[in-house]
Amino acid sequence: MKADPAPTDPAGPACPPGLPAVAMAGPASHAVSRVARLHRIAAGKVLKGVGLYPGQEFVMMHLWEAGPVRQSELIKAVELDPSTVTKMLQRLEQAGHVRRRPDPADRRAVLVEASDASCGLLAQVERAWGELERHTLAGLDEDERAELLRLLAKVEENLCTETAECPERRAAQG
Amino acid sequence: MKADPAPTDPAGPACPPGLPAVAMAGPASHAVSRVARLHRIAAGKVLKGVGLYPGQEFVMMHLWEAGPVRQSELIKAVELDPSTVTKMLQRLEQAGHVRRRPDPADRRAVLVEASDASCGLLAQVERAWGELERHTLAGLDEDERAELLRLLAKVEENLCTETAECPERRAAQG
DNA sequence: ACCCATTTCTTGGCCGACCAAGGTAATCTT
DNA sequence: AAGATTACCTTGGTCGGCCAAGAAATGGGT
Repeated sequence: MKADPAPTDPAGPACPPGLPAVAMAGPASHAVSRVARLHRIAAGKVLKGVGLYPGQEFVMMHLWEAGPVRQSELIKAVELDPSTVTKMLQRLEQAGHVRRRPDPADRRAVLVEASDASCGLLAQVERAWGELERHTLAGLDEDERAELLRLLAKVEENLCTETAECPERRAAQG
Repeated sequence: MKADPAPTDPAGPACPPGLPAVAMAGPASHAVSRVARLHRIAAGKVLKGVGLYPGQEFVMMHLWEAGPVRQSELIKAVELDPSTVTKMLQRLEQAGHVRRRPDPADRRAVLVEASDASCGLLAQVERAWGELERHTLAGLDEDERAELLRLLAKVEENLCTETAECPERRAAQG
């Protein structure tokens, strides 16, 4: 085994090293994965000063924007798995960023809202998020930015539909 | 606090619903996050039939390609945290996809190689990865694909350098 | 009224991924 | 040769994220 069916074959590879096999099998997928990881790390850094972990900003943003909402509504909004949101909210609550109370109108539902203390973070998060955006798009002119957004939207559409069929699809228009 | 109690507030919002605040604060970052998540889910689906979890394909690809390698070499190649690779390898080993043995030449190092049985997966993984790529890029013509790749590369470069300074930077050229 | 389906949330389990800290072995320094 | 530094890997902890399965309440159908 141990390859030799392999790229770095004795005779000398057709393609120069530096291009891993995975990059050849799917350059765009490879790029997406790499960018995603780096972007998440960068998000973690700018959010660190705010006391949030990457991913939580989406939840908090929605809560700041929408006020007290039913948890199911929040789940639809952020388009994450319910269990993910549950655990995230448990941590956010413990950190004092969020308050939860049972919905009087529907005893199985839970109302969620941003804590008073957390509201001071809104501006910080927006600043951090803006910095992340600037850092991400540095060196891209307006056309390139627009094009990137357009292409990413297309890719998102692809990944949502077709064979994979996105779990929460029609949540968009509300 | 609590913004204005209600989600659909009485006065009517300044901006139409459907554009979450987070999308306004950083549209590209938002798009990257969403695409990343969907892409990972899609990867998980195509890899499920192969018995791999998303992320593991990078490791396996490198092992198939390079044969037995020192773990540190593998870590540099996939550009992940050492602890991440360690735990991943433990699971891959337990699943029978990978073999590990101490390096006789350096008693603190570990040699890793793809198991004989795993080599049958190479073709499947490449097919799955190809399918993922096709799915991701569906509806994009050649120019758009090239442009997307170019822009993602620029973004990756951005996120690697500057304020964030990518942990494993010079690993590129070898 | 009753039973069944649906909605809503939680729990447990598992993975990828990070950081921080530790232990061992090789290497560099003095 | 002894000591300090570095390289290599592991462990433990924490998070986001998924799935599968479950408890609880609501709502519909007959």
